[in-house]
Amino acid sequence: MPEKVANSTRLKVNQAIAVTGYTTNAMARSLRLGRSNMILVVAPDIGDPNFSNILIGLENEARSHGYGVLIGHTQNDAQRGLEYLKFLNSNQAAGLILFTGILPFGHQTMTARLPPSVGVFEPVFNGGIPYVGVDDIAGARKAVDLLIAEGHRKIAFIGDSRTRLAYSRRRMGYEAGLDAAGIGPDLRMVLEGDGTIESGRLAVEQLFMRDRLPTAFMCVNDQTAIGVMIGLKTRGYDIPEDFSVTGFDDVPQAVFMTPSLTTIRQPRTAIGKHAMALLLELLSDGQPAETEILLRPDLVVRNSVSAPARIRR
Amino acid sequence: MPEKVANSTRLKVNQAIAVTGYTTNAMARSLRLGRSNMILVVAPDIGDPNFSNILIGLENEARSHGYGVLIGHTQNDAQRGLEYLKFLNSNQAAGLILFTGILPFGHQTMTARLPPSVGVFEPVFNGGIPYVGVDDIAGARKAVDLLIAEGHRKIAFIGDSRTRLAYSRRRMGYEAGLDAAGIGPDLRMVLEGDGTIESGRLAVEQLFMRDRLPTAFMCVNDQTAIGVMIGLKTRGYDIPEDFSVTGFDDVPQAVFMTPSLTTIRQPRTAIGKHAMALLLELLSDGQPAETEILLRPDLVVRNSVSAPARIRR
DNA sequence: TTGTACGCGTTATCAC
DNA sequence: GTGATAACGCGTACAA
Repeated sequence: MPEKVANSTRLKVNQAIAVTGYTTNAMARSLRLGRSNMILVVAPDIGDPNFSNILIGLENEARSHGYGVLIGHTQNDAQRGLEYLKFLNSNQAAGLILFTGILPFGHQTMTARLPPSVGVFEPVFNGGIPYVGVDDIAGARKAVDLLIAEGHRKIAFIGDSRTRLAYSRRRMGYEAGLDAAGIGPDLRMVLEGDGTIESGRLAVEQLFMRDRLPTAFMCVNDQTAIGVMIGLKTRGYDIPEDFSVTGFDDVPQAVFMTPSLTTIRQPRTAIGKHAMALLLELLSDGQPAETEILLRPDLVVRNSVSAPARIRR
Repeated sequence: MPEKVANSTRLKVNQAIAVTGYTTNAMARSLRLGRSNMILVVAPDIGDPNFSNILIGLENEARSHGYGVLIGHTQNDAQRGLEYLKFLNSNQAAGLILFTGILPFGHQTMTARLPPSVGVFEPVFNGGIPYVGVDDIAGARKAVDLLIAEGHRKIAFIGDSRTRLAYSRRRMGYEAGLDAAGIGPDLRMVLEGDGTIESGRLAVEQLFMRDRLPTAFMCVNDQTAIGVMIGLKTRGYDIPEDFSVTGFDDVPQAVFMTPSLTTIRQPRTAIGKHAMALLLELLSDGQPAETEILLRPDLVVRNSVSAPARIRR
């Protein structure tokens, strides 16, 4: 409401509002302004335990600025992504939050005209989009350093991936830690994986078919670690007596595992909050103040790590 | 597009669309129609493990009908609820999905004019709003029946609540099962709880201060069961050797507990799908076809239940 | 300081 | 079948 209205008229207006129960029509407003007050959040999997807390952060920040959060669930299906692209094209969303480094719009991805956007977790493929994540290298480094401090020297890395930048960064932290401790790299100790529980189980099977076993499994995320623990238990081994295991993310169930999982915590709510704040800033200023915000991940020590023991063969 | 346009003009129109990349402006459309294509989903806690899969169901169904899902997180705070009420009043949402049986709009709840709404899990307080949930009585009955079949006769019920209808219904199932087995009710075996992990721990402490222990703990939900298991383990007991435990919900981490939790599965994605379908039906027809949809919950047998053993005192 | 008129992009209506 | 026109409610610019 402008400043230059006289107090008398302002009073009358307010009274009229009270009497009629007037509320401004957001549709008309958006139409006139050519911009809505909705932010579209597109994630491949809403059910991902890593997602929900991020959403809380996103939502709180948006709401406190009068924005609403529209959610989109693509399941890595380009067809679904396209439907959300329609949302954007029809001006239903003023901004876009993207998860896991991909533009989910299939073959139209390259030509799509996007509103101001911010990525979460990883920089978005083909760049130009600022993002908020965690310092993966530093986080992974904390995990290796712990294992090395406990006396491990044969540490496997489970879940390397060329397509997920966060994963390859975590591997970089792993290698840096090994290097700092004077442990030479051993490629046989690095196994690929897509971050699923199954990929963790599979990695254990593969390693047991080789002649050289690690004493510790450093996993690219908690899901992988859970798979590794299942695989190890199935073979009758005890954790951490026989093998140590670390994860990354600090997913809700990490604390309920037996043994509870030592892992690296992502400050999820804070990531969501920062990502939304950055997007809203973009929306008003037009220019990104920062192109990359990396939060500090913390080591959470639980019970899945101990000093290495003699391994039975 | 109307039927009565000639093929020749239709062709020209489609060509023009292809050339200019026209997309209909949803704002103008909503303004003209006086109705948006957004559904507001309000939940007290987005991070609730019970919530995310429901959301998937809601979202899929909505999207396939051209609707978007707007999410609201109230944290049981009436103030936040009011902000979402604004969304509704400004015509930003055509319909409303409510969780856990309460209207989250504080003191304005009674006077609020609501759009077509559907409840999830429990009927919404003060009624008139159709809802989709699970047959809690039948579900609880499956759990007691299993315990009774294993030979238990002293079965505690943890998590009774007068405010949450779903919980009191689960208690009804519990009592019906006891009754059917000719086991008289014992009020000392029924403990209150709000469905949190802490309430489960507390219940264990309370029971151990009494003179008569159960051989099994039937919990109102998985969180409570997790708390009970923690409490029991802390006291050095083995599950299910010393005590059996059942939950309700089949939350994702239930399978990762040690022992894995025997529980009652809620078909979450299906609940979400049905709730949204019902709402969309309401939106077009105006009249609710059904006022209550109860889905069938399934018993998931895992490792937290066995026959009762002699209890050490 | 206040009032008024226009246009945002649709859809619905009505005359052609 | 087709084309023109009004109206949805708001923000803005300009006249009073």
